[in-house]
Amino acid sequence: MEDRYNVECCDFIHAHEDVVEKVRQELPGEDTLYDLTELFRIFGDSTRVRILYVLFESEMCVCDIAALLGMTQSAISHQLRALKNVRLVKSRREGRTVFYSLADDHVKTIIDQGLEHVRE
Amino acid sequence: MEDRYNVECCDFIHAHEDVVEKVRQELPGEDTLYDLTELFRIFGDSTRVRILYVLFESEMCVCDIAALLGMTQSAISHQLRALKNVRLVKSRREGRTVFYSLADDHVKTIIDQGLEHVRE
DNA sequence: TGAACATATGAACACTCATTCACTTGTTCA
DNA sequence: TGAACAAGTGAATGAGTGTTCATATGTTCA
Repeated sequence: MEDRYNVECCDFIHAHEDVVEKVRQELPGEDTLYDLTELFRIFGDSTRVRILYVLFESEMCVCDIAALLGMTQSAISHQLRALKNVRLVKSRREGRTVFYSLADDHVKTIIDQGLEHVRE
Repeated sequence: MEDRYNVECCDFIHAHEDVVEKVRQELPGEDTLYDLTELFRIFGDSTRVRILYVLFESEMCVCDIAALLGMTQSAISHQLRALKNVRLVKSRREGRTVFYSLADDHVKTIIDQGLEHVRE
């Protein structure tokens, strides 16, 4: 058993070597892991999830989202940028107002899966 | 148009009133929203996701997970507690060692959905 | 052009969180 | 029982994050 995995706890790895090897193969690369956790981090804030719920119903301008959720326009705008960065929402300008909408259908699926787990 | 949603941004809500009403009905309650975002917050850390990937392969003791991921036993133990709090993993003691495993199949589904989105 | 409106943004602040360190708890076995 | 091992935990710390505030950008219309 190689000891390069052995940091400071037990004297040797108990798991079978083939399991260890399999895990190493299945683990996503650093970049994928970063993108993945960043995506979930976005879902980990109630303001952002509430914004997504609003957009489930209809595209909407920043101002209306802010009014609907009882938050400042600035706060919503910041969060919309975060949602846009991970391509969960897209925007469309019409005159002075910018309309935001869901980028694709993954959003609802992911949230539904989460809800299913939370509700047991 | 009522102004109880109107905080400080636009003078009135542009969205149709039926949409506004629908959104208010669909929005999860405060408790559900809290549980949901807490669940996703748990997925929003690369150490925790890597732990879950390890457990995809096989149940494993704290020490082996730490060795496999090149982290301290303490760090892993703290994160396993977080994963246990949201019932993503469960544990089983056998003598001195404690084996952790996935609590159910939602975990893999949620992560796969995330991966699908990340990979476009 | 200039006033008014809708949105975007940078800095600051308060708050949260992941890891480390030191230590405790729980178990085995000689 | 006591030494050795595996895991759990509280406090501290450094990094990251959501909101606010002030202000900038972009658009319309008179």
